[in-house]
Amino acid sequence: MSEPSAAGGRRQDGTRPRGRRADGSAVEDILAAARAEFAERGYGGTSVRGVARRAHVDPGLVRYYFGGGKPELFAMALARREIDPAGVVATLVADGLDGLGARLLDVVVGTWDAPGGRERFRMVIAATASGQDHLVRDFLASEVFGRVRAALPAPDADLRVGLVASHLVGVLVTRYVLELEPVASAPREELVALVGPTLQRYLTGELPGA
Amino acid sequence: MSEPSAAGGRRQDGTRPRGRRADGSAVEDILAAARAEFAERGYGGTSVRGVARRAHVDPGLVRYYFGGGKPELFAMALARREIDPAGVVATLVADGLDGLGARLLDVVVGTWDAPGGRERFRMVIAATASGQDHLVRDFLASEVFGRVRAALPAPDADLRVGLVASHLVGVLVTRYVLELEPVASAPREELVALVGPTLQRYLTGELPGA
DNA sequence: AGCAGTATTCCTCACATGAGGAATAACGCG
DNA sequence: CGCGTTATTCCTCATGTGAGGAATACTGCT
Repeated sequence: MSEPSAAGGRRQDGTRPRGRRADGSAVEDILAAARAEFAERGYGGTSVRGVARRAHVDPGLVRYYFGGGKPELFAMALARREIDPAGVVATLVADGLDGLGARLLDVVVGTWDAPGGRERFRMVIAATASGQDHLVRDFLASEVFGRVRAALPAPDADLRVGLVASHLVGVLVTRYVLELEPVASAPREELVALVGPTLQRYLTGELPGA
Repeated sequence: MSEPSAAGGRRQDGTRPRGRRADGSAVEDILAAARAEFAERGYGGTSVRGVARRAHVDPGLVRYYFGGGKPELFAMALARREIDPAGVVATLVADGLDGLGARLLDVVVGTWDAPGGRERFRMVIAATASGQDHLVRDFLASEVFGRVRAALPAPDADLRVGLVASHLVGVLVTRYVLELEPVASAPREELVALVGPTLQRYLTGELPGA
């Protein structure tokens, strides 16, 4: 038979075959397509149908797997279950304040440097900037930077962690969103060597005007 | 007569009055509405009709004034003619490298702290993150940071200006997009005092591992 | 008051969207 | 091979979008 099997290609009469795929790849294809669409078009410019088109499935299938629609699709496209950021940061902090700046930057850049990380970061920033998603921001504030802040001595812990967050986020935005050279393609170790001491100064050093 | 005059409110029969407004406010209303819509919905989520609704005008009027459609609307909503950023930076650089870090941060934060600045910044970041606008990024790279870079001695001028840009952008994103306290509401002078020295170190100080 | 210019609206069209629901055919097991 | 389950498609509907074009009424000048 020259007809395509399972979902996807069209028959002579224009219809597409139904039935499940043997390799069960539909969900992964949808999620990958969603990541690409959200990264390229932003939250508002991404449609369920656009994602379906890109994944070569019917929009009804997207609805079947992600009944919550675009919000659920966004959340699932972002989710990564292999990494527990809060747990990682807790471990970094538990190793003490010395060198924490460099370790933080190392882990953060390493995380977003991973495959798909750039897309995810752009998704988050774009959605947050256009007020459509606050979940990741709030998670970062409470579970990530909140743990760093808890390890710092008063009275200026909030200010210190705010400065660290500012610089960290700036490196990420410059690297993944603005793609300004040489920051965009600098080796991670180089960034850590250059920026780590600054973060450490913000964490434990003397603040000007304090 | 109890009927509304010129554009806007509805008559008893549901139609709206036509004809120009006496105060010529239509364009400004459209632009203000565009800024709000782009900031709240992102580029892809903003429609010409949505802007028109918000501005209380007919979508045809938006098309009349901004015949290039959404792209032109975006560009004009962003444009500010009272400020020449490149010229401002050129003046700052002309005053010498000493204290340039603090002066840069002071001007940059002061600029975006101005009314409407937060919205504009979020518009730019969201659009850039979702790959829909590169103009402002490219302008910043060549006309703003490019002028700073030209004033620095080789051989690591690119790296230095990249670090400065990273930290500057991070402060803006943390202040206007993530809205993390206490950076979000810190007085400008406080930010300048805290971060200025770091920027200066990146501009003229010793870089670690150099 | 009359009138010209044009800002502003209304109408129309083709196409896209999210969402609900029924039909169907593919997979995998016995 | 037969069959049950369900992944996957197709169909339909209401609503929204950008864009073109004609009509109209308001402003401001004479």
